[in-house]
Amino acid sequence: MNVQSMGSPLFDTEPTDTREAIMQATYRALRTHGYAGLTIQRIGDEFPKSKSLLYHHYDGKDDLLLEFLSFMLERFEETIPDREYDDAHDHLTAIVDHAVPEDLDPERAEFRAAMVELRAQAASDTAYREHFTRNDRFFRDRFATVVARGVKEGTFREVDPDRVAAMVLATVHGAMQEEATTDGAETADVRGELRAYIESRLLPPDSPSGVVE
Amino acid sequence: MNVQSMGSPLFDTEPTDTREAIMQATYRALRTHGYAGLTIQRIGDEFPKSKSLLYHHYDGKDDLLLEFLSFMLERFEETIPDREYDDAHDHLTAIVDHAVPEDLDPERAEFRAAMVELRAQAASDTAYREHFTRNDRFFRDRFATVVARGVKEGTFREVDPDRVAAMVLATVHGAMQEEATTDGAETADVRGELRAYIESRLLPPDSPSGVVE
DNA sequence: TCCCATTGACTGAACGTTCATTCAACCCGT
DNA sequence: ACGGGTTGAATGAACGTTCAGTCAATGGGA
Repeated sequence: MNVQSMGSPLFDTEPTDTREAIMQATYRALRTHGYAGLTIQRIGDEFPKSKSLLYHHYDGKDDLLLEFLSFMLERFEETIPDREYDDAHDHLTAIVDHAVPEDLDPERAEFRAAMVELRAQAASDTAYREHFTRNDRFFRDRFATVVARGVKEGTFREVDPDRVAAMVLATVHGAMQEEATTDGAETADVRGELRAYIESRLLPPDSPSGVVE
Repeated sequence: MNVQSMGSPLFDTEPTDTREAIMQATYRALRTHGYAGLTIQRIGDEFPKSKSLLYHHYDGKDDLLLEFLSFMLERFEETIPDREYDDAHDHLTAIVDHAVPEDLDPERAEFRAAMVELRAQAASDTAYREHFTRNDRFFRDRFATVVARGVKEGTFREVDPDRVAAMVLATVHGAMQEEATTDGAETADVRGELRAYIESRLLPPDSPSGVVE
């Protein structure tokens, strides 16, 4: 055990300033009480200073929550695998394995549940909707780039990269939502079948997974 | 124009009793104000009788909302295509086209948005979670049955029906969530690629879509 | 047939609590 | 002694809920 005893590497690092401390407190309050129970009071309870201080740093609840959404989306986008991969198939598989993980540690599960709760607000809140529209485009573009590379280099067949990206993103979102909102989510099945989709739909007809000619 | 001037066939039919009228009012309040803004006051405003009456018919807000969830899930499950189909491929395609529709009328879009908002509550509410766990199982079983038939009759390859069902359900959920929470959802791409998945993964290697030998 | 006791649907006013927000005052490093 | 970070107390509005009471319909006993 170190300075911090067992906590999220994303959110239990000592905050550099008060605003970051408030973001972390908001996250804790969200995970503890859910979005419906997310009040200024509860956020105030989750960090050492007074709740009045929140109004010194933010215009109000809406302002605070909107910045919190940006804070969350930044961290969400950062986690995507993006190092150099030998070929597009490896890269795409890494993305799928990361987005539909084999065994999801509780901490990441909580983070993803928080994302699902936040996203649902976008159904009735225009500002939230704009954020998630941008976020989806970000991931779709990233996925499409990988697929396009695969097509160009001959790793993949001549598919439409945007269509494939939209499909993968939707499946990933669905898996995430199911995992966050049910007890019996068949995540392993989705991951397995998503891999099978890539092989049967993207890989050239003759190559049975990773064959070099 | 008829008795009812332009409204949801699901929710603007004249309610048979007060409890059903309350369910409809709750739906209207949810769509107007979002789940976060769903209060007893607002529900009361959406139907002609007094808000006190809500407490005569339900134990309280939680009780009312839980019954509303059942009410919504029943209607959600009813809509799945289930008439007799000539073969499993037709049936599965009908399901996909229904679940990821070509042009979604605003009324169904609202209903699906409501479902997305309700589902998100399951991330922090155990009772909601149980309902959605059951609901997912319902759809997964239905899908798996269709796939299993296709495998048995030779329409499909020897895939694992449960895995395929989990994949299709996740993709459908993702498409629904994206459509409800963003402005730029690429629903057409998802539908197209989901069809392509079925063809390249489920159909026998030689048959290029719907060939009878 | 009349009357009244009983019921269930329904109402308006009120309750105590919690909500987001404000503000005068205080602390403390410069 | 100045100014930004910080505080506790206070505010009115909105929340879910309660409750005494009205009203129309029902059903026996006289």
